[in-house]
This record gives sequence, structure tokens and C-alpha cells, in this order.
Amino acid sequence: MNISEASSRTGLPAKTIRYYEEIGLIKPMRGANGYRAFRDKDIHKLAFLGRARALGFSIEDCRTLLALYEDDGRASADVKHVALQQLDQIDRRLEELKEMRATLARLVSACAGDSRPDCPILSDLAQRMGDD
Amino acid sequence: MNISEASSRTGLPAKTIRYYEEIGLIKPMRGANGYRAFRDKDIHKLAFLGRARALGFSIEDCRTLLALYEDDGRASADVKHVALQQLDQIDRRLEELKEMRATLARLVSACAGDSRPDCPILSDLAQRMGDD
DNA sequence: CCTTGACCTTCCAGTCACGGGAAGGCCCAT
DNA sequence: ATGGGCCTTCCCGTGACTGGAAGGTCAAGG
Repeated sequence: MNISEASSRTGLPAKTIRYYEEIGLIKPMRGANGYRAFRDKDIHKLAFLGRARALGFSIEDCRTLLALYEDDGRASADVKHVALQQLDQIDRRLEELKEMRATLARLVSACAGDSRPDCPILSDLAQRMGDD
Repeated sequence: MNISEASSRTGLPAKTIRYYEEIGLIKPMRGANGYRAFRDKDIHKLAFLGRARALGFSIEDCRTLLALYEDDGRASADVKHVALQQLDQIDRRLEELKEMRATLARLVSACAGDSRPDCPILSDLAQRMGDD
């Protein structure tokens, strides 16, 4: 299987697949012509990576998860640990975004949005008069 | 005022201040020795930038906002437009993170997290059996 | 006067996870 | 043999910085 088929089967761009090989996440075979030859195992791994990335795991976390996946003697606690850290990071990011959103929404609703120059958004950015 | 004082007054790292000069957001004077000499105007702008960045605005948005701030003939509608776009982007990011969080939380709670190898997190990543 | 240490400067490289595009080889059908 | 569509590697660019090296400057103490 060539890279374009691997791409369409996994939904990952060919560029991404080459990158994943470059950083050692997958090791596809090579044909006599130098083309990558993807086996089912590689497709499987790529799909795994795509789903882990969609959950926001970093590439290094993905590497860890893939290693755990391939280790029959793993402890599920190790997997859970990685996932809990990721959950925590998502929660922190959510908190941050919610605060931004609250402040921004308040400013936006205070701004007339007409042709006059007076603007509470700019006033706030200039002096941060309001709370948050 | 030297860069370290500008840094402590604005809360921005000196590196960041130099970067902002490099990309043309601020234009501090220079002393005879080549040191940057920050005036109140520069400090003010840097604080503005720091707050805009804290609301998640991109550097290019910050450039636009700063230009509007310095334009007495601006229309507040223009400011509001930029802010609304930012609000929209935050909302999209929030949605994405909430979905990730929901999936991840479900997987985490399904995982025993003990010494056994069976792990619903890995099973899901491997095959995406669940919904979503 | 000399040294020390804390400033300051510029420049280069690295981050993260790719994406764009060039230059060139390969494959298959006409 | 030619065309078009694959494939390859290689290098640069992204955003918004951060780290660090190499070297100039300044003020205080001996």
C-alpha cells in the first residue's frame, strides 16, 4: 500500500505520515523502488495516532501510549496516568479560555459598535479599569 | 528607562519586548550607548499589548487594535468586529476542548487504573468503538 | 586603575507539529 | 516516447516567543 492509500484510509495527510515516520512513530517497509509500503499494522498505528492526537495528546504522549499499547505486560494504571494528566491540561486550558471569554464578552457587549470612536474595549485594554 | 525596568513595569519578559520591537509593535528610542530608552508611551503600549495577548488576540490582531487605539477617528464598530471574531474563535476552541474533555473523561472513568493490562482507553484509541 | 558583576546588545538556534513547494525519480497508459 | 500522476528527499516557513552565546557598558569597591 502506497502513502496516498494510507492517507485516505487513515485520514492523515501524507505529509503527516512522513513526519510520523521521521520521528520514529511508525516504521513502514520500503519497496524496491524506494516507495513506502504500508502494512495493516502501520495503518492501525496511524489510526491510533490520529485518534490520540484528536484527543489533544502531544506527540510524546502518543509515543508513550503507542508503546503501552504494544506492551502486553502494561499496567492500565500507566495509561490512566497519562490520560489523567491530559485531562488536567484540558481543564486548565478550559478555565483559561472561559475567563478570556467572560472578559471579552463583557467588553463586546459594552461596545456600541457604531461609527463613533469611543470604545470600552480599547479603554479596558489601555487601562484595565474593569475587573475580570 | 532601560529594558529591565520596562519589563518589571509591564510584566512582559525582556525577550518579548525586544521581539515586539523587532516586529514593529513598539519603537523605543535609543541612548548613546545603544541601550533602548523606553518612554511612558512605550510602557503604555506594552501594557496594552500584554492585556490584548492575555485575551488571546493574535499578534496581528494586537497590531490592528493598537492602530485603532491610536487612531482618534476610529469607528468603535471596527474594534468590536475584531473582538467578535476573537470571541468566536474562543467559542470554537471551547467547543473542541469540551468534546475532547467529554471523551477523555469517559475513557478515564472506564479504566480500572490498576496493574492489569486491560485498558478501555487503549481499546478506544485502537478501534474507536465508542460513540463520538 | 582594575576588576567584578549586573546590566545591555545582537545573532542564532530551538520549540511544536506539521504544511508548502522545489527538484527529481518512478509507473502506467496511450 | 510522452504525458500525467504518483513517489522521494530536502529545505523553508509558521506563531510567538525562549534559551543561550559572544561581546559591549556601567557603577561600585578595592
